[in-house]
Amino acid sequence: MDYKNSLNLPRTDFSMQANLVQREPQRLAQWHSSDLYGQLMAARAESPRFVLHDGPPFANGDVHIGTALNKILKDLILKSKSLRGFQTPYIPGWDCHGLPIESKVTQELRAQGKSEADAATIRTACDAYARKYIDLQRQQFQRLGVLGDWNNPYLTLAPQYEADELRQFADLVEKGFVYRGKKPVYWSVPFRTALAEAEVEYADHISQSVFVRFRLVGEPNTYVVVWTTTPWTLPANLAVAFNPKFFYSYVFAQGNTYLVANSLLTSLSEKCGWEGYQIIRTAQAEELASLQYEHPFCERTGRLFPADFVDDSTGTGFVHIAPGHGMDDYQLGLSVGLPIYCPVDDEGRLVATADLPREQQLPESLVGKSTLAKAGKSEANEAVLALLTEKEALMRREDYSHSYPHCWRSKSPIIFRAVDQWFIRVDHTGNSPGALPFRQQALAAIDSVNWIPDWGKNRIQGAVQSRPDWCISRQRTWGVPIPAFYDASGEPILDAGIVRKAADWIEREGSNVWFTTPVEALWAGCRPADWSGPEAVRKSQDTLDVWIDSGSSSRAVLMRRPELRGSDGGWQADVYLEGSDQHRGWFQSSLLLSLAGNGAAPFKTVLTHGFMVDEDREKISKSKQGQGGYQKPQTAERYIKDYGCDVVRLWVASQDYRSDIVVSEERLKKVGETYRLIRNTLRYQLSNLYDFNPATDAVADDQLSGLDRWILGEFATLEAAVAKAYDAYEFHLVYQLVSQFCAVQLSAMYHDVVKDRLYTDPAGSARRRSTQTALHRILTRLTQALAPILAFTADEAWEQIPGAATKSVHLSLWNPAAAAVPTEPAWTVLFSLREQALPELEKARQAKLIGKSLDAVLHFALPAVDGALVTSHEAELRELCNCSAVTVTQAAERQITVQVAGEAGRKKCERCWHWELNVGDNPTHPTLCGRCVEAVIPLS
RNA sequence: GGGGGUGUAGCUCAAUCGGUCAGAGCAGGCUCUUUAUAAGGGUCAGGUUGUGGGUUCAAGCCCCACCACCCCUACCA
Repeated sequence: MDYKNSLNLPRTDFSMQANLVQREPQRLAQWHSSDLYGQLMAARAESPRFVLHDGPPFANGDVHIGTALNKILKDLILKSKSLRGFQTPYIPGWDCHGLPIESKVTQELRAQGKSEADAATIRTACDAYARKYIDLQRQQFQRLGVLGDWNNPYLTLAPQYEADELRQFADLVEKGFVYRGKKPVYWSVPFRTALAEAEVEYADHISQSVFVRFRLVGEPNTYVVVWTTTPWTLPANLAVAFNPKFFYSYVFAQGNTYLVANSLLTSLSEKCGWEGYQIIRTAQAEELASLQYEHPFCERTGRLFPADFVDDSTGTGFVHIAPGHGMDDYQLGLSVGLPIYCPVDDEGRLVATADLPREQQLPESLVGKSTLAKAGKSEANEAVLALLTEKEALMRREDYSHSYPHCWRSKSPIIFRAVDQWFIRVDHTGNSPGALPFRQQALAAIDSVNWIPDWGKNRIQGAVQSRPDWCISRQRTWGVPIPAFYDASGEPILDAGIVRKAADWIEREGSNVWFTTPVEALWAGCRPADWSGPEAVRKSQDTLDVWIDSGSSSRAVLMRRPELRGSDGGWQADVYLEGSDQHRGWFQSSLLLSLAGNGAAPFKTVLTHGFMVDEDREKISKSKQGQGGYQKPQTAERYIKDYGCDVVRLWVASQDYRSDIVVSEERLKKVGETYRLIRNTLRYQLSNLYDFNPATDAVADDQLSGLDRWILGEFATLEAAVAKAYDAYEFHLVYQLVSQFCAVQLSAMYHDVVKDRLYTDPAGSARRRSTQTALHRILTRLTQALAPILAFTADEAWEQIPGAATKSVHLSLWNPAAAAVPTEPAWTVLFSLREQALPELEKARQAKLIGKSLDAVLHFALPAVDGALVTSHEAELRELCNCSAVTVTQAAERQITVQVAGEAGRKKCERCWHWELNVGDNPTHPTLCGRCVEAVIPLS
């Protein structure tokens, strides 16, 4: 007779093979058609809300694996909060404006021969371009299993968003935050336009460098010597900087006295041919700071200022300062109150400006000279050099080769040039008297926010503390227009009322209306009824910095969408979660704008994650693509195609995202192994519940067998730890805890031990039902604990769990155990005995005495303390050791001996493989043990 | 150049206030099983906690210097 059919062998439709790549899209389609997100929102309609506000990715290109990590982390938080009973609305967003799209589109238009396209044409094309990639990325994000309101994302190009952004801007204008100032920008002379950083390329360039002497005021024949590679900026010279940490000396050479840094004296004397120079005396920093000099060819004097950016690698230790022509110069100029003087016009020609009295400015011979370098020379340089020679100020000129910024389109060297810009005043004291300066308010707000990791607070405070005023205008086309005008005298008109009117208009017709409508009509539409200021004759062509776009999302999204309002009516988000680069980016722009416009920080907690690095722990770079580096592109799609989304999600969960995150084939493969471990664990449990109906078969808690009570206690301990890890957003701990539990407590212990009862006990027996009750409870809750991470697999398993309360695991509520359950003392002893017995069994196995442990009988000689606890648990001890029988006797100390079961007069039962004394007692079933006979009789 | 972060077995993570904590899982070697079988069990091996100093009765943990990598920022007059 074939007794195999009488066993309760496992069965399930939950396959061992995951086939994630094929199966996940089917489940996605199912979620989509049943509107799982909508169901979830409805099911939690009365629940407290947990709002995670999405930071908008840039709408360009495929979703990068790093972007996928960010979205998956967000989804882990949302799904875990939802399981715990929160309503978790999620409105994804996209950042749509900005240079990368504009330049891409401009290139495309040029390729089509439309190089002279007007602003509206470019913007329409940019809009289409952004929307194309939003659609693409939306697909790719959804493929990640991220649930959200994908049909109603927020887009920074949406008219309503732009309008809200401008209303926020209007508030800032009204409160006096916004002012007009000058700032040096990269300027392309051939294109007559400001360049963004990304449009600048560095290339080797030979400059005409010069050593120039400035005569000191009140000190005959005494000069300070400066060095510059841009002689054409000398007309803009307003100061000289020195480093207070250096030592300087007065040096007598060739009949004059020169002030020079000691460390550069040797090289300078060689260049200038100073034979037998003499050091007269050293000069102290205080003395230097008191000096004045005469400009070599302009009728003005300048002062010397200390500055720590001055280095002594080249030059003279004194730096020529032109605040209108360099960032360092500009900062120094601002801090000591120099005008931001830039005597260069849009065409790159030297001109006089209104910043200084005309008589102090450049001589007539320089006016109109072009700074544009052709074949290494420029008119302006030549004219300045001639003038320096004439004034006997030029000490030496030499070619100097260095890396210099060039315009990426014209390939010509750019110039640094101060132009008018709009700024937000960070130290604004505001209209409310007695209020702290805005920077202080921001620092206080930062202090009240929960930053994870905690060093995030430090970092953003440092950023806010040291940041200069915020330059918010850009000379770009693809952005939100700054609704400013200019009057007949060229003075700007920026007014909150005007901005609000423009916002209303833009909300109706989109921001292209600003570019397509003639200034007269615009002015007529935006001019407030009670306007008494100057009349506009020209409109602003500037756009807002894109950080104003995304930074306005608290106004345009959090305050705008009712579904994101907190249970208490508040609009602040519970969590923002982005890469740590956003401390200077979105976190800061959001904070500053929300604080200035809405009066509070937009977030309660800010989480940050690190960056993606490759197996060498180096950043994933495009240059490594192909050429012996990465074989495949680093897009999310490529990893999803190779491993399936749940493996990628598990990978995200597996690492401590607070520092760098390693992405490599090896790592993914390892995580794939863990995935299979977990999947097989779930599969084992499901396959042993095929005949279990929790409603009718479940065993009451006090009727559960000791082993089952033990594993439920272990599981409660796990559950408490997992819940704590989720609450702390420490998903890598969830990964470690769950995978180790599956491997150690379940696979190696409980599942292995319990096979015997599940397979061989009568199907409806109390002991088998007890174990099924435990398995069912563990399976249900383990599946829930995994659901945030293995979004697809957990849902697949959930469908197969008998009596599952909801259709999808994501709709279910998880009430994890609150605390760890201590193990009963007897079981502690039983496990320590098992731990000692297993190596003994292994010895017997190595000696070829036994194969499996069921082939053995174990004899335990135990001290009284152990014995007392074990005596009533001999059956459990036998199960734990998976042997055929145990004996327990008294002894002074523990001793465990292994006996081959056959030698103990036992025979192997054909059905359960135990070696028993009563095999063959029943003549009908001569190869079975007594227990199996009992199990078989009702079947026959 | 400046600011922030990270560095513990091949991999991913632990180690409460400095005090039997150098630990787990996986991977790897050996092996058993064929009643989870493209599964499962047992068992063995592995680290001078990035390097070099210092403080302390005691340091993976605190201090200093250095190295590597990551993020931000600035600059090359």
